[in-house]
Amino acid sequence: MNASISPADGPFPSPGHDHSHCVETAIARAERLCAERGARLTGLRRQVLELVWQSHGPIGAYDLLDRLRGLRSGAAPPTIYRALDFLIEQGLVHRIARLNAFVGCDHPGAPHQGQFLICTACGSSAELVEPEIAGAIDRGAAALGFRVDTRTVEVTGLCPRCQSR
Amino acid sequence: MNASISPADGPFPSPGHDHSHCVETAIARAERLCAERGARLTGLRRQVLELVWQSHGPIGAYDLLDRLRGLRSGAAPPTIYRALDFLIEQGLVHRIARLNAFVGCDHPGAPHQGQFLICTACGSSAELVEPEIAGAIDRGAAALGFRVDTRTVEVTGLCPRCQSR
DNA sequence: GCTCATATGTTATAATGTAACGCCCATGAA
DNA sequence: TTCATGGGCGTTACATTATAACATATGAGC
Ligand SMILES: [Zn+2]
Ligand SMILES: [Zn+2]
Ligand SMILES: [Zn+2]
Ligand SMILES: [Zn+2]
Repeated sequence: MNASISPADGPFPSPGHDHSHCVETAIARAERLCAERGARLTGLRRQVLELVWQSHGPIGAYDLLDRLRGLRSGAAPPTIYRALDFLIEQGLVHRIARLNAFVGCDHPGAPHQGQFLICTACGSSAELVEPEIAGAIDRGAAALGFRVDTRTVEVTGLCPRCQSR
Repeated sequence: MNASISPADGPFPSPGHDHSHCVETAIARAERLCAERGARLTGLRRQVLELVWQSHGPIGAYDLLDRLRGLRSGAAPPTIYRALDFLIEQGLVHRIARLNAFVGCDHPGAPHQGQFLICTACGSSAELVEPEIAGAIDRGAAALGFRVDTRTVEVTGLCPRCQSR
């Protein structure tokens, strides 16, 4: 068995990895971070975060809503969007603009903006943390006198597994 | 008067610049490029391209549609989206995912993907062409064995003019 | 218990994007 | 000339994504 493979076994984890362990770890980190900050990770918000993590890739708000309805019968779009707003504010979830979809942050706690590699074959994504990308962006912006606030970097292509098929 | 200021007077042009000249130049370049390629820049497609350029910043599909209806009474969403699909295929227009909006390409002809600086104060945008950004992305992707297809780079912040207010 | 702020439930609607079908017209083969 | 072909576009309907507005509940602190 491979249940001992940690969630840190790579940004594009092998398909047989113990994903439930990833979910548990993410929830535990989220609870610790929110406790430290005095942010209220309520039952609903934790459920939504779990659903985000249970998906093996970026997931849309309405897909999340369908799954949440298995847990909370009355859930409606604002239910999901408000929970996602909180999770994004706390840096626990990122939104991928190109996909209109949401994904759990691999590096919560460290302030950063998401940089994503998105496989167009299998739909998986990986979060990149490359200061060089941000640096190159900042230099290009500075050359035009632009003051940078947020950086969206979303790259499509083929993940290692899908290249070899 | 400042009608002699060319569209090349900077990615964030002064507000009083002769924008109609930008539009004309863009249309002329588009006609030349499409003729070279055997692509059909029809009346509708040219009208949509003009409307995109007439906007001083990224513009949404439904805003374009409203304006197009002043020229073509029967226009409907597919009218706009089909024209935009063509213009994007031809590299004459870029889509900005964060904004769900469209903007004319400053560098048509040279194959590239858009990198954008978006001012959150005035709504203007500027296209960046920085091979270093693409290079940094490609290196980060290569380190994970990811094969890059497209790169979306969208930066928000303040343009020079809006910083000094 | 009371009060206030925050979180959530609920209904309706806005904003963005596509599917599907048919007509027209330019082109070229029969 | 006639007819098939294909692209471009009109048209209707619908799908998807997101938010506004207001009511209710919850929970901490007084
Ligand atoms: Zn992250
Ligand atoms: Zn893949
Ligand atoms: Zn461009
Ligand atoms: Zn500005």
